Amino acid sequence: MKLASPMEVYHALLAHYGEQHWWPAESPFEMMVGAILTQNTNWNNVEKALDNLREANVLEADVLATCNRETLETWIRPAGFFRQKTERLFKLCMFYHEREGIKGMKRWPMKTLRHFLLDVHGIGPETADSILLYAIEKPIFVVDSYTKRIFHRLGILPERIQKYDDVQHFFHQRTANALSLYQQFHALIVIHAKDHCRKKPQCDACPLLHCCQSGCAIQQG
DNA sequence: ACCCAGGGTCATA
DNA sequence: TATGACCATGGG
Repeated sequence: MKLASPMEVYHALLAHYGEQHWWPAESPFEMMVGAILTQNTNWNNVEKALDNLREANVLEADVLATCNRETLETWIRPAGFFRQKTERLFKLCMFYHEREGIKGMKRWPMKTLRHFLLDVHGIGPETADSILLYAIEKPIFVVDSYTKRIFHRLGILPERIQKYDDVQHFFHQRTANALSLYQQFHALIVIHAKDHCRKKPQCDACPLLHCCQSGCAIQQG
């Protein structure tokens, strides 16, 4: 049988990997820090940076904001792009304070808060939506490079649809507007990419069938 | 030695 | 609007 819709892919992934409890973070603020650090960066490297921050006891917005710039650069160096990301973390702290923390942010409608997030220098659409979905707990579909590659390759997402907001709209129109669904969907896509596509690119037991059956969507790009 | 990783910004045409 | 350069480290 051929996978022909986003929800069929979702159920195939869910059946194969089981329920996911994401994002890997101990607090909403740590989640936001991780969202910045993982930009175009392997999560393995992000964990090293997060470990340094945890050990230094600076994984709180008001504490992190007072850190010395050079010291912070040293802590997050393993995550790469450390100068940009240090600057972005300071901006994140400012935003967090000005919006009065998670509770303050939750008072706004999702669309409004999304604009606020996008106004922060260094927070783009994927980072903003990840934060909305996992830290603010708003139902929104996160688009990443895996999503586009896999769904284009499966023939579900038309090739003409490339822009972030267009891809997101495509999924919003074809899925239930549910927090848990979107949280798990994104997690499952990432886990499938890491655990399956990267390690077993030619595997004929790919849970997404056409994704990996004749060359992995991830590796072929 | 190469390629990639859970993006985003900026300059240029 | 749409490409390309740049950011930087660590694992496969």
